[in-house]
Amino acid sequence: MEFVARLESPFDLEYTLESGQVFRWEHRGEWWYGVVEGGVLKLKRDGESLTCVSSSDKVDSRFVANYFRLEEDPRPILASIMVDATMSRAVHQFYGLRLVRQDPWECLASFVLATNSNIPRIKKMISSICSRFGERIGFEGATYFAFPTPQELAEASVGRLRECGLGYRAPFLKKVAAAVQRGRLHFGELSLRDYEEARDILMSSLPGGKLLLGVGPKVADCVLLFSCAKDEAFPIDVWVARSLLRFYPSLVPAPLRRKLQSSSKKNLTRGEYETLSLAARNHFGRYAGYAQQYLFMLARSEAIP
DNA sequence: TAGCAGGAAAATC
DNA sequence: GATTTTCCTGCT
Repeated sequence: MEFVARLESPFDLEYTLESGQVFRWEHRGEWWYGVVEGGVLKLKRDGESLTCVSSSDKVDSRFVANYFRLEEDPRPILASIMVDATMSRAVHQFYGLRLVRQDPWECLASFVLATNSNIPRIKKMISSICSRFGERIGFEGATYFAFPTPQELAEASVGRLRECGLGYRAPFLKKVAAAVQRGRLHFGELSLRDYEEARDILMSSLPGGKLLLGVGPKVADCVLLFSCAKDEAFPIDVWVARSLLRFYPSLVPAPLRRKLQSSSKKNLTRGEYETLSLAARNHFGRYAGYAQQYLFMLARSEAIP
């Protein structure tokens, strides 16, 4: 089916789809191709609207508006995070970058795979598990694959998962899939809770007190920001950490500053992560997540050492 | 709290 | 071609 989505506020497809929130979009010719909700969707910007062609009736204009959060006007949000010169620069440089609302299961699984990896590789791992375990979808004469369901990955053997190049991530992914499949984690509940509660649920305080292996604060923040619209979440990866060190040294406690500058070991401890994330949320306000996304883009574009 | 393993591909030298 | 880095978490 083909339809058009009206754009009434700033929206840049490339910045949004290439900002490390989502890993299944590909730019070919004048179209962006993606697989969402078990259907193929291709998109093209036409002036003040978005031309959409999808393989599934479920992927309609309402879905697209929800996925890209088109009902919200980001301008007041951007104005609220531009509290300093660096953020003003980042927002202007990547104007139109928006946060998406993707499927939480796909988001969780994707970021469990993201540990100790890089974006090209994350895309490769995800593409691999989709073609091996996901449902086949035909579209315009080509074959695509849906993101595997929790059940499909829970039933996969660790060995078969490893064949997708997942390495040590394979057992973690299987465990997370099993937890979701068994109903130990309800994504619907995350959206109802506030940020702190939702984070606790994701990070371990499940009813039985059993923790979801492979889900630490970084992964939890990514899921809450990129799929549950918890805009105060401030995930800190290596790029954002470097960005904070470079542009916001006063937000970084002196001992951590020294550690990040001197030694090559720049992975944050749990406590350091919480301290930094809280400082950033205090600095940028309730939409700190948007600031994080612009900082991520800024850091990568400038290849901060 | 600190230190380390984990595993493969990309980035860098 | 070898080494370092990579959107990190769990364990000791």
